[in-house]
Amino acid sequence: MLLCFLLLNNTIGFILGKEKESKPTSITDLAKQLGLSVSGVSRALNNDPRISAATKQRVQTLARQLNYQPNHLAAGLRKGKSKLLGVIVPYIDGRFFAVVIKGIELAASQAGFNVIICQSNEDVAHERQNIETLLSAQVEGILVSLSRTTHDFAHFEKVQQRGVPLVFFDRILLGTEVNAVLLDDYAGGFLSTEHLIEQGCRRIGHFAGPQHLGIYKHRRQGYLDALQKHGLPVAEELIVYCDTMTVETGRQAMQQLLPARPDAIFSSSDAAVAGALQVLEEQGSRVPEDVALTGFSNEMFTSLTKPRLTSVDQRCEQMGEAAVRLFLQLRQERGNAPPQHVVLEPELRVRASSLRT
Amino acid sequence: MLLCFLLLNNTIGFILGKEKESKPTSITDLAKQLGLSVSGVSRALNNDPRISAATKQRVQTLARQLNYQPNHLAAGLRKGKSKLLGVIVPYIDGRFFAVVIKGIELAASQAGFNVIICQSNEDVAHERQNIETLLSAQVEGILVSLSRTTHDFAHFEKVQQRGVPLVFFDRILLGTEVNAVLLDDYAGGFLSTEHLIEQGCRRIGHFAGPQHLGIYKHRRQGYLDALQKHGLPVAEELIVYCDTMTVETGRQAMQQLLPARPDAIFSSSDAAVAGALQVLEEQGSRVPEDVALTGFSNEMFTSLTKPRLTSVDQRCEQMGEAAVRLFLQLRQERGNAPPQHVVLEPELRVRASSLRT
DNA sequence: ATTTTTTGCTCAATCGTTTGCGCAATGTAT
DNA sequence: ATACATTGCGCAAACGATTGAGCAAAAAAT
Repeated sequence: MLLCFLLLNNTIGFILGKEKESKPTSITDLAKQLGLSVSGVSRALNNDPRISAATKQRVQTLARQLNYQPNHLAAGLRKGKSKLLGVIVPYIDGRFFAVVIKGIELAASQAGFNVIICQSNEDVAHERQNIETLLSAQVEGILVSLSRTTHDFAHFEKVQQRGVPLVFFDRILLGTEVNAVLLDDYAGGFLSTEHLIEQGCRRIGHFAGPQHLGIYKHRRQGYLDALQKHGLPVAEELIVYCDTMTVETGRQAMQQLLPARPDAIFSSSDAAVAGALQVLEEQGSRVPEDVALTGFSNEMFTSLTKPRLTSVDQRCEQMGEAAVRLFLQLRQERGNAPPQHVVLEPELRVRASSLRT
Repeated sequence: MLLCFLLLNNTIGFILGKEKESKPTSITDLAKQLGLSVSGVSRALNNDPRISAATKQRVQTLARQLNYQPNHLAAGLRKGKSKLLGVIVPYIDGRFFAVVIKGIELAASQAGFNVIICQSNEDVAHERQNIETLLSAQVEGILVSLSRTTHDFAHFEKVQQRGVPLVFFDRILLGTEVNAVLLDDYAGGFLSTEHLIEQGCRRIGHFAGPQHLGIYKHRRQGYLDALQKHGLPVAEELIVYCDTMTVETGRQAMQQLLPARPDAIFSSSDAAVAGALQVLEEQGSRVPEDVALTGFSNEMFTSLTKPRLTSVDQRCEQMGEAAVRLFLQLRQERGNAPPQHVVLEPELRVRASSLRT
């Protein structure tokens, strides 16, 4: 008995030794060992009604024993379905995109999809390259948030010609009819500004982002409309346009705004408002008593500054989920049905930086 | 001539119409239109020396015209190389892993690899599932940072049996011989503690993380050795062991430590030290005069608190790159060569929270 | 002019799965 | 006992690319 075991062991060792890399067990191996045909095994594994329950049992048992893993490449090739989902983001660090991707990965894996991540690094050339890569990888859909330098749509048309569902999220090109998941940035700007007005602020400044991106344009419009609704004048000297929105540009914007003597600032970005906070502090101004502040994105650090920063939560994780859901829906519809927008409502998180009462 | 064109056009339109989904052009299509064999086209595209320059030209021109994209699934199946790289992280939001992934994606895409991201959500069951998924997707390698609940190694052995290179980063199981990229956490703890001693602190507390994870164990050891080197006693009442490291647990840990009257704290986490800062402030203690603080990870918000937090930078992006490099190297070596560790040196970023001079 | 070499390409098998069609064997109705 | 479904499975052709072996024609050597 012991001898037998040793021999067996030896044989296995020999086989493994010969094949060197111990090829993973394929459906063919199962078929041979069970005396079945490959197709029978395939059907058994896919729970085809034409296969008897007994056989299914046998197959599944052996599959587990031999540690069989289906080869997605082969199945994908045959079925024309790779079960891969491509995602393109400008960058992956930074809370917003990271959390959106978290949401995407969660929803996608529940639907049996794997997620391939690409970064455009805010560069349209990279973005084009990403598209090629993803198409070559035979992804079944592409979820993309545009790079800041993307002004034309050409590279996305290839995607649509291929019949690959395309879903944009957060960043979208104005004037294009596409499927997209968006935050109601207008509402975010409006809510935020109205809140400041309710706190008694009258000279409310605004840090605006690049206006060819819908998100920044809409935030600004929400700001303007809130002012108007409450009968406050719009003063262009109270608006600073920033190219990028970092702590540093926030500092600069605040410096630039000081002479106009604002009593509040609604910033399109948390990083920028954090910069403003630093400048105000160095200046000896009190927040929120002299200047109230609100930001956008509800970054983690908004709870860690002093005072804590009021901000607009963007529902990042829901955005990821929603994008995946929209993709799954488009896949069903096979390209008929007009483009649609899913709009998520933002939530104002009020903290000390804007509370005067 | 014009008629001919129209007819041709019509025919194409008809074909496309019939096939409904306008199948992407394959290598076979190219072959047919050029009157070549499939293999010839394949070799031309792969720049095989046996094909004449003239033919290569013809092929490549038509390929561009028809917007041909090679099918990675098919090529992968045949060659046994998917050009896919799997990554498993506990979670993707949070600066550290996000930046590491940025590094991974950068390095991987330069080597022609696509990256598939999975999250274990700090759950070993998920982690096992992730492994299955990635193996099914035929990834050529797996980069993984362990979930906090992973205590055994069984699911990774399958990976190695398959001959799939496995590289761990940052989080590693103690007492296992594996390939890994690590931060020198010991040095981080040592540097940080020594810095506090140099600032004149004598009763230095420590927020320690789960000790079965190497990173936290090593940070603690660095802390202990620095104390010893400078002749300071080790007081167990100055060490708080935390299960998770969040702002909230940091608050609790600080509360717990107050009676011991520390004059400094070296925290294994930035989030936790931010919590400590809040408690101290509420307490009326001054930072750094009464209690100096240092954290770990150099999170973005460390520059935004008041005072700004001293922290240890983990070289996240380099870690991602290094992990990919190690994977590429292992792939060459085909499994011979003993497991190796790549160790990155941390850098102490000194800020106001620990500067008494 | 014949043999040898080189050049440039084709043939056919292969990777692991899926799937339309067909064909026995068994069970049911007549 | 014959005809007709039904059940359970096998055969073989795909999917799109790669690759070793082979083969004809042109070029070079003898």
